[in-house]
Amino acid sequence: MLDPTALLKRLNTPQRSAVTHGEGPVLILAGAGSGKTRVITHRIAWLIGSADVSPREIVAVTFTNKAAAEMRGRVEQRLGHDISGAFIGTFHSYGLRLLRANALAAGYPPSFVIYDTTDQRALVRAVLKELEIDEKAFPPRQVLSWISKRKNELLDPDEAESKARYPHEKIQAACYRAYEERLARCAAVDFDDLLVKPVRLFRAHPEIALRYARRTRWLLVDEYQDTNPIQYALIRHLSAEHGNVCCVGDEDQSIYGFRGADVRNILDFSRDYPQATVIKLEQNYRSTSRIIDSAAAVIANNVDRHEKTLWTENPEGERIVCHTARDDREEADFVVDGMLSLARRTTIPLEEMAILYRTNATSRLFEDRLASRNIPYRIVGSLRFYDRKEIKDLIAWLRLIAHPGSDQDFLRAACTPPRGIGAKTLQDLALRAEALGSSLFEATEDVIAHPEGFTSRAVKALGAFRNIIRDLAELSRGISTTAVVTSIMEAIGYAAYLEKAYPNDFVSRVEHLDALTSAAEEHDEAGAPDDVAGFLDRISLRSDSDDVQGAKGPSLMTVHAAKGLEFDAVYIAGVNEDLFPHARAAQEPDGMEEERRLMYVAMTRARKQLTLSSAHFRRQYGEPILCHPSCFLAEIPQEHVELSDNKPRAGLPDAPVGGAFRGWSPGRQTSKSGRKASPASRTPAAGTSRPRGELHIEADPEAIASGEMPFRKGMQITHPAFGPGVILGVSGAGDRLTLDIRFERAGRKRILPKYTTLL
DNA sequence: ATCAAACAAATTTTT
DNA sequence: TTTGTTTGAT
Repeated sequence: MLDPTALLKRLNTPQRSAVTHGEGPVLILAGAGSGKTRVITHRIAWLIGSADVSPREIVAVTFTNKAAAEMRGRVEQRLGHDISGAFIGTFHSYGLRLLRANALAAGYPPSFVIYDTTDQRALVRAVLKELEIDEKAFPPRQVLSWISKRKNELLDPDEAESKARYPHEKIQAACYRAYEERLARCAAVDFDDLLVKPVRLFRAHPEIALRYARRTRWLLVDEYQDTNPIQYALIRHLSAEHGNVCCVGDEDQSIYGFRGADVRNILDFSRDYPQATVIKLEQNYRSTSRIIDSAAAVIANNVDRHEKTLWTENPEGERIVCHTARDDREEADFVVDGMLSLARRTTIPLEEMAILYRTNATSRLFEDRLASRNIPYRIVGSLRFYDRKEIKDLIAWLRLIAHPGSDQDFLRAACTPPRGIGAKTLQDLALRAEALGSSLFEATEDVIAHPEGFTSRAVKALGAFRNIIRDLAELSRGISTTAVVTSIMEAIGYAAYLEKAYPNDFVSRVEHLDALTSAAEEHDEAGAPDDVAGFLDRISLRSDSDDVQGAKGPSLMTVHAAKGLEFDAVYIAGVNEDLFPHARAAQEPDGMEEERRLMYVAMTRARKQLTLSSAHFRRQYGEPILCHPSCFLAEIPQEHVELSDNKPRAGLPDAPVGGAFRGWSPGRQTSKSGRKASPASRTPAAGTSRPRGELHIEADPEAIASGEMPFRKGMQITHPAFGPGVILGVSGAGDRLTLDIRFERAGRKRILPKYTTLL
């Protein structure tokens, strides 16, 4: 037993009462930067170390795997021993674990696979095709989101259909039915199922629900403001027996409404748990008072919130810099220059700076600018490790071997690498599977036995494919996951295929495969020797926020990805109307409030320095769009703001004056109705209405060819910072000559040769 | 069956 | 601007 005072020192009064709260429900309203993570980790440590609670009785749910790992690490560090008996993880991983343990009761074989968004979309497309529904009229994305909504309302296809009132809903309900049938045939679950199925299971089997509720003596929920109704239902079930539920959150940081998160969960906590204690953490330890006051002023415009006052004893700090650049390129220049000069002027290192933006697409220009100045950076999101083609290929094979009935994986594996099974064969095979009501793999067996209607060539190819699967499945029994991965690559000749298919960036792709192999090695070392299924589970639930890659430099990420993080200096980019707040969000019921919460989250990430940047014009799909300043800018108290003007940038050649936009003056913000990204706010087609040449240098192949350095596609170059790479594309000319380069080590980047010397 | 070229579509936000 | 999908030619 640890000395309790040691655990509790350096906590303020409300923090301490949150940590040492005993039995009964408690809601901790933790304002931004008020030491929320500290409170949760201290509480877990206190439960185990001082209240004599067994780790096995603790379930702590977090939002990301990274947060979970961090939490576990901190608790263990504090206690000095491991707490492996405690569950600390995401809702989804909890659901998965529960489903694996009770697969049969839930109607699945224990080896079911998890389909990610890409798989789901492919499945919907197959469904649309089968039902002969036009993809244009029913975009897979929308159908999928409709299905997801119904699932989260706990409606099965029958119920969804009877509730459907309009023809288009009836059609989507039919898709839902077919989608579920296909999932079941593949013995697969989607992300939603990981939460929905456990709740259904609990409802159908009260004895199972009781077992879990008994075991969950202490339940802690982080980021409670982002829970959706299904997660809420899970919480109710798990806390039904002991009622020791501790929810931590801040309704002002609820930013996942699009995913069904319901602010009401946190606003109504006291109604749902009448005996609940509510503790408010209002002292901010993170930011300067100017930042806190400004963020508070912005969020005060929201109606749906608990009244609370965030305050800080920290110094006033510097004013918030607001800057409007001429266009998005200059905005990127301004931000990157600002970061460099800040790093020079102060002791703040680039590692403690971040650029935050509303949409991933915004990152590109900043990446360009950083790369062209040879500044390495960390980027979160955008390209997920596990979304890469080579990784998806290998995973498809892994899953197929573990579970041959998974049709999505069958389709992918059948033609990677190409082995004589083409679209026609697969189509015929799908028909056979349809007739048999079986999976594609079973249909393959059937075709081999009864080859009518198939060419002998196709049957031969299918036979060979079947044999590879069978042999690998046989071989993989009892060997390590790493060995399975390497066996697959060998058996299907994957490296040779990559080399042939991607001669340009073959090297970096192989490196990604190496990363997959090391992940497998890690998994082998951590757990069971032949646990391929566990490996698949782990990587399926890995989010892109979980691993920040790249070693040094400033971080770039969306505001969503920045939640829970903090930096000395934060640059919020693209603070324009229609972008932040996003045009789509403004039209939804509580859209503006959620956008404002996003802005609040973004602002409160900053410790010392906050900069908001915007532009008068930005390019969208390559076309210039006239932009207005974000309405949130006006909500920041004037006395905290320092307007930064367009000062000429020292040490750098000037960007073309006026850029592509000369002659267009930024107009006044017009009426609210004219604010969506409609053609009305679009400038006339570029190129037709402006004189050429002066405004922007057209790509001139001859000029490039006759220049000193004729960069061409496919050329090998070496960059001083990123090392060797291959040119994938050339665009622009003169000062704006831009090269799209795949570096062997640093991945794909865009480089402006103007700023660097390539060899 | 496979590849290149032409064409269309896309941007919220993520487990 | 970039991405993926369809198409026609080999």
